Amino acid sequence: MARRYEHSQEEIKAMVLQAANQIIVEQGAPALNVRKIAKHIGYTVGSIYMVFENMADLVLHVNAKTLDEIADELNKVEMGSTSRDLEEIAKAYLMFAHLNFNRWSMLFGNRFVDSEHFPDWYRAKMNRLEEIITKQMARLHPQNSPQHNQRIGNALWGGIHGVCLLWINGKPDKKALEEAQETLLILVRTFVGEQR
Amino acid sequence: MARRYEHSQEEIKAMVLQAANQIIVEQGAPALNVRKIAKHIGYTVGSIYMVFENMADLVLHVNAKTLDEIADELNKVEMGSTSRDLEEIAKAYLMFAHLNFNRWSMLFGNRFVDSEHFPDWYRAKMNRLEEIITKQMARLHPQNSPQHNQRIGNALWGGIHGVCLLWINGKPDKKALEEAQETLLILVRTFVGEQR
DNA sequence: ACCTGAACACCGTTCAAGT
DNA sequence: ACCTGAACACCGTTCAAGT
Repeated sequence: MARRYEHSQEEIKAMVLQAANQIIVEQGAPALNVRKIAKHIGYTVGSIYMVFENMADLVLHVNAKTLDEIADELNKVEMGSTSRDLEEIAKAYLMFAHLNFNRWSMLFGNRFVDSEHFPDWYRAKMNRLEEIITKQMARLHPQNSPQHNQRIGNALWGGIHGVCLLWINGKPDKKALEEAQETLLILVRTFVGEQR
Repeated sequence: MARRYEHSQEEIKAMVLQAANQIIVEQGAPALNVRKIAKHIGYTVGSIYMVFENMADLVLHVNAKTLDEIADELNKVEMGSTSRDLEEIAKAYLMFAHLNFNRWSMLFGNRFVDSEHFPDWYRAKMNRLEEIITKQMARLHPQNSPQHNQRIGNALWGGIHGVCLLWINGKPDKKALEEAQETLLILVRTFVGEQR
């Protein structure tokens, strides 16, 4: 054993991320550990530490991919009226959380994840999501300063995210999902000014 | 050793909770573990499993106390205009999170905490917080059905909580705290209908 | 009945040793 | 240079044994 040279470091890195992702999806975030990843890719634990600093670093990269997918999903919403776009974006976020529950949970649970030490490149990915909302706010209130629209955008984005979180904490069955969606629509419409 | 009878089960339970709380406050949520609690109260690990099912159960009770304190804090807000009350409640929630950061983090991180298995008595405590907002909504829109006001209340409560969470994820320094507070005010005012 | 503490089955991480 | 796998220092949890 040792000295296999079957895969490049980059290939191993990709295999590790793929395996980690699969374990999270299939068995849930708490089931993830180094030994399981190693077994999954046919290497030993030591190899994983060749390509990632530690589990926190590894999970950060898994989460980065999830954040990218969320951004892609939200950006898929086709341009219509601002009001409609915001509703669709909010629904798309909830839908992603619903369809990718385990991966979405991994983003905010603090297993391996320490928001105090997020690197800048990771923070930038989180900001991208906020900006999607902020951009819509600039479209809705062109007379406002960019700073003010950013504040409003953050308020709405925080709200969308927060409503989705409350939905998890209250046992995410089908009825709760519909309620969460209705709550999101109320939230968005309140911001757009179509109250009632 | 063994057979000490120095404290009743109830006393030990209280000591465990007090010690756990102190460790979380002083060393942060990740530093909490059974052996440390045991050492802290002068018993061995086995004793802790006499009074709590497991660490999840123990942390649930620590968090329950935190939820009660938050509810007390929010209920301290004196009755004024609905608009003012909601602003004060939102600020009080942020302030609690700021002043009790480690304990507040423990509520939502998934170390030992599994929202899928929250017992009903614990869920009730979470709902109490939602109801504080919902009650204000009923005051603001007496013409609405209770169901609709609950939805609006959930949207706002989700928003308040979500904005506070975004504030953590973006490194919670003093400037970020002020920004979070301003964002909260925008959120509340949007719901009250004082937009700009 | 209460409490101990060794034991078990796990963790993440490191690093001397092999090729 | 790449990779192994044993070793280390931790975890949460259990339970036979003591008083």
